[in-house]
Amino acid sequence: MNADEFGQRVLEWFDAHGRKHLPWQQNPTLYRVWVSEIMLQQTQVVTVVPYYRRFVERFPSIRTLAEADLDEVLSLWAGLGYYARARNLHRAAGILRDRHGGEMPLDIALVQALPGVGRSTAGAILALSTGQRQPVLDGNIKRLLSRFAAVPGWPGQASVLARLWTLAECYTPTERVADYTQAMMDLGALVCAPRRPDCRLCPLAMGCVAHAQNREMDFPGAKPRRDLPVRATRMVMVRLATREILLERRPPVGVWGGLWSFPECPLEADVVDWCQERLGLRVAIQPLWKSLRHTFSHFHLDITPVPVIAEAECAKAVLEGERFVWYKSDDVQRLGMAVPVRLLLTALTDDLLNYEDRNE
DNA sequence: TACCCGTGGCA
DNA sequence: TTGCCAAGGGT
Repeated sequence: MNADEFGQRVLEWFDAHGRKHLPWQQNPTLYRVWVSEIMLQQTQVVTVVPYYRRFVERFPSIRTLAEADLDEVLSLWAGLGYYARARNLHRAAGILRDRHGGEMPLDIALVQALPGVGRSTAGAILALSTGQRQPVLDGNIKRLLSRFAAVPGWPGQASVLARLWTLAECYTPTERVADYTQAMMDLGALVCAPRRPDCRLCPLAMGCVAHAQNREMDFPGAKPRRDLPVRATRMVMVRLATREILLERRPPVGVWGGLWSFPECPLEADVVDWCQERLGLRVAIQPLWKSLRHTFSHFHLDITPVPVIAEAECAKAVLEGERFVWYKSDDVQRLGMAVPVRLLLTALTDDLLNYEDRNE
């Protein structure tokens, strides 16, 4: 099947079955498509939609995003995961304001130079928004092309990736590039699905090498797996008599970067001493609960909650600031707490306060 | 190159 | 319960 026929079949399928009512497909400006592409990195459409709506309503333009506080950007991102995306998006908006007149450039090299924008995202922004002929190679298209051409190997491998990019370039048409790009992602998501590809619905089945060999599930090649490492940490839940609980802003990099959580006490430290030296608080430790395991895609995190009661009345004056905050449970969303942390906080805080109630 | 970075759905 | 996967990019 040559490239012309490939594109023709994909576009015919799109006209009949493609997705045309996603929020970012309405008024698909460079800004709106950019935000959507960042949110959609490693994240499914159904998850993104509500976040996207809230985000573009609050930040309808590059300039409003650039002028916003990172805290507010993170708070709208809380629950989506991969928070570096939000930090990069905010930083890129500032770059566009300062160096590009507040506009997204049309030169793919400049787009790709923005933090958080790689080759595929840059291509998608320009192709979907302006119809510029740029190849895209997201997870859907990788899978579709891997099967169509029976490309062996795991796409994380550089040589395999290079071959897929060559195929993506080759098949990208010169007309209707936006529809074609959307169609390829839709085909990958809806027809050439990871687990149960439905080749009866596929406009490319007659040219698909994997299908001809009945080996659809052999492509793309599997990622080499290794055991997830286990990390351990200790989260100190400092409570005041007023039932307020101490949160600390996490470092800008690393897990839940820039979000708020319980202060983490090093495992080797003594909790009481650590609270005295680090927080300036005299505390009494309450009974220890069992640790809980939070599993990420790439490691296990064993968290030991350590509830303590702080005695110092001067605590608020000492700690109030950019780095620490005393909160009552309603403030969590405002602070930009990641969902698992919020659930963690809610559950643990409830337990903590119940414990207090039981002992009053 | 090999990690690092989240969360929800699914079998 | 567990592992796998999803519109990737940064370091």
